[in-house]
Amino acid sequence: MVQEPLDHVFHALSHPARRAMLATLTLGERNIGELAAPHAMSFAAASKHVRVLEGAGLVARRVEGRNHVCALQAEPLSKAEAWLSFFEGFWNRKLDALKAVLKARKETP
Amino acid sequence: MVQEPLDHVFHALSHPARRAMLATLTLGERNIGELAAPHAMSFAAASKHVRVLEGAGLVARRVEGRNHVCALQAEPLSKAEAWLSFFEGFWNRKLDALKAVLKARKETP
DNA sequence: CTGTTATTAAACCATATGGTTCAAGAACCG
DNA sequence: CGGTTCTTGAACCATATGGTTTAATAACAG
Repeated sequence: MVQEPLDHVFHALSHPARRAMLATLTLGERNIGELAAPHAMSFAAASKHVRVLEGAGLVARRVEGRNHVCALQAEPLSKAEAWLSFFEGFWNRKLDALKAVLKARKETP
Repeated sequence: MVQEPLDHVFHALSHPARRAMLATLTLGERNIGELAAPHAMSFAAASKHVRVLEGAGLVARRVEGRNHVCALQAEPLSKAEAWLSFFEGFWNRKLDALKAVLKARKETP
């Protein structure tokens, strides 16, 4: 029962093919076929992945004749990064604790 | 067919209850019951969510008598943030493009 | 018009996900 | 010991997910 925007974004990012597609789109616009090509799956499956990315607001589609041209929409990723950044202190804290232990060990040999 | 570490992490983050649990754990260690309490779901369901977080390496569990004490393990989040940071240029770029348009409009009225 | 290309739609399948309920297992309380 | 508390396990259910294959649709090429 995925509902909030962040739910969609994180879910979209949870599949390697979709992350790869986003990475490809940083190089410029691509149509569905071009996005599908590198992946060992049917065209139709890739098309569904693109739809998931669209649903998360990460891809914008523009129909140009028979081609569906996709463009990266990175803004929602900034929301995800903002959420993660709240935890930055907590992976640094662990390093700080380690440093403290090492420092204490050096000072009391 | 989730497999890579990032797959697990992003999938774990895609459910609001799990994100809330991580947020709670920034306040200190909590047992399963405490993590479950704020959520409108059965104890067993919450327990499963904790297991997902564990599977993603985001939570460490320590059994203390009948309590299972959970602690935040934030490191995998840093991997996720690192992946996202690659895209920072792309949401900034959009803002830059907007600024450029506004600038051009002002200069050629 | 005909054929090829790009894409979606539909039907189907196996498995995962998120939830429930009820039973079972330890550990503490008195 | 007996009862309560914290937690998992198991069975079950509905729906979602990720994949397939086979049409169907639409646009371009000749």
